[in-house]
Amino acid sequence: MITDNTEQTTDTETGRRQVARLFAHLENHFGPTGWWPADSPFEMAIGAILTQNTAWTNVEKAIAQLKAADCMSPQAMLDLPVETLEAYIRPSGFFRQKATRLHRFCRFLLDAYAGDMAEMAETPMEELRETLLALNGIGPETADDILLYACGKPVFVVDTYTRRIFSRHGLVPADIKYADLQNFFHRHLESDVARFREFHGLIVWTGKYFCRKTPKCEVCPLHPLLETGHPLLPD
DNA sequence: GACCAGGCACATC
DNA sequence: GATGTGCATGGT
Repeated sequence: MITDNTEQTTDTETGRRQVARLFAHLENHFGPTGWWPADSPFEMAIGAILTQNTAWTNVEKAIAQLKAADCMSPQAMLDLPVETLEAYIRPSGFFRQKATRLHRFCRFLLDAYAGDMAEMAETPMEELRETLLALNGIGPETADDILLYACGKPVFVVDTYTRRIFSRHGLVPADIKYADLQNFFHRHLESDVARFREFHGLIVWTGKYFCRKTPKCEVCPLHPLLETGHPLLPD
């Protein structure tokens, strides 16, 4: 089992095969997910903030209201009184926190990049990640969502589903840290934006339909892998 | 009506 | 550094 990013274990090749096998099963089951659903990079960033600890179905309602009000742009969103923005995103929960976070991101985008997501995407990945993480309300997952989907940077997104699926399959410890789990994927997958996007989409779908807190293992497409066992599993 | 959902910041030890 | 808590709506 791989537990950290400091010790390069000797089973990396085995690990690569196992991770590839797991994703192959998901691709075979679901087909292309086309994740992330959005009409623009800006909308992806907004969705990344709105989906924090929230079911996507609730985020969809909030995004639909923002679009209906024609404020899916940094300036238009910033021009909204915070109470109005709160009302639009209310279905996504935590609406007071998230309204503040959305306004803060819009302010940053306008100040640093004239409101242009494409200009933001030209920033080197590590530098941009640090800048995003410095914004109050943007943590590792939200930052990586924005980097991978809105900016096209080759970074693997880790979320609750990722940790749950891979720990239940014995490939990582259940309490693995975000950075260590992300590094696990960076070591076991070829760095490729399109693949990283699709793999995350497959994880979201698996988590949504099967690998929930109360799992449905018996009907999960990954169940055959559990039955045959993973070579990475300790004896 | 209880439980759960793709985080994050902050307080406390 | 680890752990606990508040934030809030909507689906099952």
